[in-house]
Amino acid sequence: MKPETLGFFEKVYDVVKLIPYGRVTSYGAIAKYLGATRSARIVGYAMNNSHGNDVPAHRVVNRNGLLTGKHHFEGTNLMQQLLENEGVTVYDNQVQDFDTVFWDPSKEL
DNA sequence: TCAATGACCTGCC
DNA sequence: GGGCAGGCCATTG
Repeated sequence: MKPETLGFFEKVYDVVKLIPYGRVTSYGAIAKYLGATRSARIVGYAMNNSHGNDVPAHRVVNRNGLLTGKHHFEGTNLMQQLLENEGVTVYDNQVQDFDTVFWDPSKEL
């Protein structure tokens, strides 16, 4: 809500925006890519502020591939529908073939 | 200013 | 191999 996003948030937004189509990543992966492996919580917090930004938060899930942030979305299965719409198989708030659709910025970038 | 919370992760038992 | 507890950074009350 403030221009302070130029810090950790901006980087997180940038990485999330760079996520390819039909691909997902985890908070820890982004945090680690930014050099803050233990600051994964901040990444999630950034997503909370991603409201209004062009950040596809629905492509960001936890380490277990579980759509933990699904509660923060409007609908109940909106996040799941978005992922399935991109070709990502989601079942019970869980990303199937997570190892396959997983996108590690530290490796891909 | 201090204390508590949070879309998590890593390490130890 | 599975489960539990601690910690980290930032935001909000």
